[in-house]
Amino acid sequence: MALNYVKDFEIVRKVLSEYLEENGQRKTPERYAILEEIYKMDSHFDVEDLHIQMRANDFRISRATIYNNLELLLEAKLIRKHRFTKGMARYEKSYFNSQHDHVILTDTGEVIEFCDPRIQHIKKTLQEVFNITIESHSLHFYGIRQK
Amino acid sequence: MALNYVKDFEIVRKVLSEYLEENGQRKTPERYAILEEIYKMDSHFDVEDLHIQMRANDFRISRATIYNNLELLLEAKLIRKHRFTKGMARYEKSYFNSQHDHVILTDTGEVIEFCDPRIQHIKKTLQEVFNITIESHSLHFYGIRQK
DNA sequence: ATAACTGCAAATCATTTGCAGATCT
DNA sequence: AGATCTGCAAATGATTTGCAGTTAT
Repeated sequence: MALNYVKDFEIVRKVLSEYLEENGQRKTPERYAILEEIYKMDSHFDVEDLHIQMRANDFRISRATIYNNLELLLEAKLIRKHRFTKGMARYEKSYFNSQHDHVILTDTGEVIEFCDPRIQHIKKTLQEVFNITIESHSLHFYGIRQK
Repeated sequence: MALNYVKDFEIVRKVLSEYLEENGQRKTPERYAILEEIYKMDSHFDVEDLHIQMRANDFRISRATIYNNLELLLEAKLIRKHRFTKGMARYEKSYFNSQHDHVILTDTGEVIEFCDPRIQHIKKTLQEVFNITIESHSLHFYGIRQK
């Protein structure tokens, strides 16, 4: 997916444009710059990572603006937000990524992604049993690597 | 379980005593008071709830002490900690409660507990596939009640 | 006696907010 | 033009920490 991120980026840029139009929000250079940096990344990042990366690419931007726009990208479903541990929240691009869950290795901080269909079965059962509509979920396993 | 919480409390009091002895930590009245108030509760609570309840029962205690000792009770596995939403963390007694997971209804804030054996199957698979030992997990579904 | 604990107030740290000036439409 | 946005700096709010006085062992 990193191979043709230019084409990918054209797509998410369009998704963002449509979202902004539908909501009467302005198309600022900051928004596209943030989106582009995020879609260049290959893994999870926090606000500081993103800020540093943008400054390294000569894009001056404040943290407040990053926070504001991560919220916007979240609403546009272009990113996902996680709280693996205390401290900063972490984010990841979501557009070409299928839903997955995470194992956090607590000694190293490493995060493993996995996908297990049984989680969808649990979701389906819950919806029927409690007569609810489930919109999202968060599943984290915490463990350590075997010695 | 609320019916004979006095007997239950004798048990957890003993568990705490043993934990403190094993770790060379002091048996302060605050620790037992916090434990007792928690085991009177029938559902999730946050630091503020606990503080208010203790003061209502004429036990003067500072928030710092509550925070310190919730950490200790966590290590003693006498309580569990959750972060259902942003803001304050929430806790619950864990000694007589079997492991369960949660559905959070995002419109009302209501929290439903459930237990599904398939989560243990997922855990088992992950341990084998990644050669890891999983110590805990957190599973939250977010949804709304059907209209 | 003495190491651990409590409680206050101050510090921390991620995130949010107020607002003045800049910028999309 | 006019509402939205950005960016600074200050505010927030949950949690942590420093430290002086207290207490369990």
